[in-house]
Amino acid sequence: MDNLANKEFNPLKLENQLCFTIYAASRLMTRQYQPYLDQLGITYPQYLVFLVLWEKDGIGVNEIGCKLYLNTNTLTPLLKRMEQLSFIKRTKCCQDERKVRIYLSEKGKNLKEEAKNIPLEMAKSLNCSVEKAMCLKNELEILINQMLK
Amino acid sequence: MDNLANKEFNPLKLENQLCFTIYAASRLMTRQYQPYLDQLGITYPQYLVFLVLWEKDGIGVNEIGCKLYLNTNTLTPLLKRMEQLSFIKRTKCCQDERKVRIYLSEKGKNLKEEAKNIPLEMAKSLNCSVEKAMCLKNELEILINQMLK
DNA sequence: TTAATTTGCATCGCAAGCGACATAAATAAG
DNA sequence: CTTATTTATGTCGCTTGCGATGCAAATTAA
Repeated sequence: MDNLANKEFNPLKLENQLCFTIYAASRLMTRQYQPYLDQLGITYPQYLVFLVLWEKDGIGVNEIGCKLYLNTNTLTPLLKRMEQLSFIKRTKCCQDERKVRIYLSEKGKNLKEEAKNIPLEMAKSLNCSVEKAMCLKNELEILINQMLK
Repeated sequence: MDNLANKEFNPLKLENQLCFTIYAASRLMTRQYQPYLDQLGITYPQYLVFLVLWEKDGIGVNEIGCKLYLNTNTLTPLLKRMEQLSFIKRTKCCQDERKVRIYLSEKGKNLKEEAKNIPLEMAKSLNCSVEKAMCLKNELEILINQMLK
């Protein structure tokens, strides 16, 4: 980039921060989803929990946390709210009384059908092809894997 | 990608979500900064405010908000905490009594020196060259600009 | 000049996130 | 068998983020 070649690179400039760009993109992305999620009556983190449960129902709190990189101190209250809204059911596991299994209710299962068009509508509104999105996703995953080390 | 060509693409799979990857990257990035910011006694959003103020001191709440895409209902409490920690001073503007100008204190100015190595140390710990980071940043900015429309 | 509108900041309430810590069940060590 | 440790989840307190709303100063319209 001309930027790097010609002028001195100032590492403390906001415009040179990858971290801020990711932070801003994340918040704006949540905002972008909101009108769609409002229709379903759920929040963005709740949507992520649904994505996990729609793939695999009846898993534990910790397993959800592993997939979303969230700890139980975040998930427990979140799941309780989802239970309040009768999207899920939290049940103690018989074999291991410590574990709490999370099961989708009918209402929670039915939401999948209503949500199924959201990703492609989002891609459209972002003017981003699936290929381009997956490419960007892969680059970010390299970063994520570095941070998980 | 083989992925796209060979199997059916399931848009509701967590692993196919760009949005989740950005969300995860953002939280992990904040976590990655934390040991460095802890040493300075500041949080990540406060660090972003510092980046803005180190570039231009004495600006209004709204101007900070424009740069960080944050509204006053987030910034006002955040700035009050920063004032409590005596990093900044909030002063009513003479010409326009509605405006509150934010000025760095000596303590706030001195922090810049202590922070100056953070970006490059982060890049190192992320195993990410400046060029690669700026490239990824540019791609994310295209997305951001779409979302700001 | 007076009234209506806009602008800049703030307050309130709520949902995340997360560090620090608590608790009970399961497991391992003695 | 009893004690120590680990595991799975939960509570508490704090900072963000943000929608809805409030409010006073500034600006515009009438």
